[in-house]
Amino acid sequence: MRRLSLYLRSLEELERAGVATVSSQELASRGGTTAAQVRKDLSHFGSFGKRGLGYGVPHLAGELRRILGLSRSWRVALVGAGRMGAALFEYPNFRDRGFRIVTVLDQDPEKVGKEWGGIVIRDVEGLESVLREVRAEIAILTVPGEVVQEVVDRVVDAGIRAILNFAPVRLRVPPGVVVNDVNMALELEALSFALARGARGR
Amino acid sequence: MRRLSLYLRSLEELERAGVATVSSQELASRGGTTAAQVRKDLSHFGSFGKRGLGYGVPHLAGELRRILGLSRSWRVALVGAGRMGAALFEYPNFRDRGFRIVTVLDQDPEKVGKEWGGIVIRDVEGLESVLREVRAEIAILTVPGEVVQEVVDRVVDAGIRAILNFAPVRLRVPPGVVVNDVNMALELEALSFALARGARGR
DNA sequence: GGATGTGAATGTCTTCACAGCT
DNA sequence: AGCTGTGAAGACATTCACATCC
Repeated sequence: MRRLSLYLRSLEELERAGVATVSSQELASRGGTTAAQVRKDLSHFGSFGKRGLGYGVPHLAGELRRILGLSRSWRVALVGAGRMGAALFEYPNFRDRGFRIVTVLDQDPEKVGKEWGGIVIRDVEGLESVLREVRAEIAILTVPGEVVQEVVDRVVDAGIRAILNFAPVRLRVPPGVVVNDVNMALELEALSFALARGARGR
Repeated sequence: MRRLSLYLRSLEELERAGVATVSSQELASRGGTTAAQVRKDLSHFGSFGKRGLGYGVPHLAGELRRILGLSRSWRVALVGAGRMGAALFEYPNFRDRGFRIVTVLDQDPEKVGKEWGGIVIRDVEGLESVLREVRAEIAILTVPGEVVQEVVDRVVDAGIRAILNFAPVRLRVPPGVVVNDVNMALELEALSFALARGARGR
């Protein structure tokens, strides 16, 4: 299902290029997979293509947006206004995909009150009320690992049910709350592993 | 094999706490998996435990570092000195794990020549010679998607065999070069998918 | 007794191959 | 003829269960 996102990206390119129809073969080569895989993936959610023809580009794009929940926009809270928070705040792909950062919070009194592109950084002290006030649905956490579990407990209390976590810590959340981890050190380690393996065996 | 990284993290905590020995059960609960899984994972690379006792914490940590290629340090080049590049440059977990950023490059003349923590930002113009000069082994790319393929071709020319890519673009590289993608928009979309799914079915 | 290491069983994901529309 | 949708086969990963050793 993360392949669906990749297919959608390809479809949007094709849409911009004005292409009307696309085959599973074409989507596969763009997405780095096989034609059979594309068809299986899509058929799991419905029957979107026409035999002998392929998939209608705008139609399939629409279906994928619906499936992925991207046909609407989401209200996102960013907790942690450090360097990583700043980078994510400016990340253009978020806004383009309907993820709107509606509030930024930090613990540092130096940062609280400052403005980022029209949004005032608020004190993490009042996290629960702020998150309710702005009706945030998703939280992005770029806070230090030592405090992230505490922040998680509080955003969950505030009604958040989806969390994108950048701290290299395993979070505990109640059932019904989804967590997604981005662990960049781990990604580098995967490269280190591949290089070390390549130098030794094979 | 990315579970190995998680085990190593747990082991380092235990090491700091002065724990001498650990069971697969304990490692499993910390890593969010099962005891059988831990044993299978480890046994794939060797026989590191003692029956009836468990695994020696320092010994297993050492073995994992060796397997993951973390018993040495790696020379990393950072291409793209934007906000994301700045965030990664300061990311403490990289240095702690032996990933040393030895050079930073950017295309913007405004940035070239500036210093980041003692490292002078260099012009991407001379990328090949700079990367050879500093003997970089891994490249982290935080450049715009429109130019990333060109940069990839050049870092590969310069002898780089491992790339961490932050652009939401599928890279083409010759065999023998490893690429790892970090796609943050995609991570948010996974949350959107889960929320949309939760609201509909189940 | 207690915990590992590992074949066997189970489950999940991917690929194959082809019937069935257009 | 061309390309989808899908059961069947195959590959891969996880879990079970137990013999083996400390």
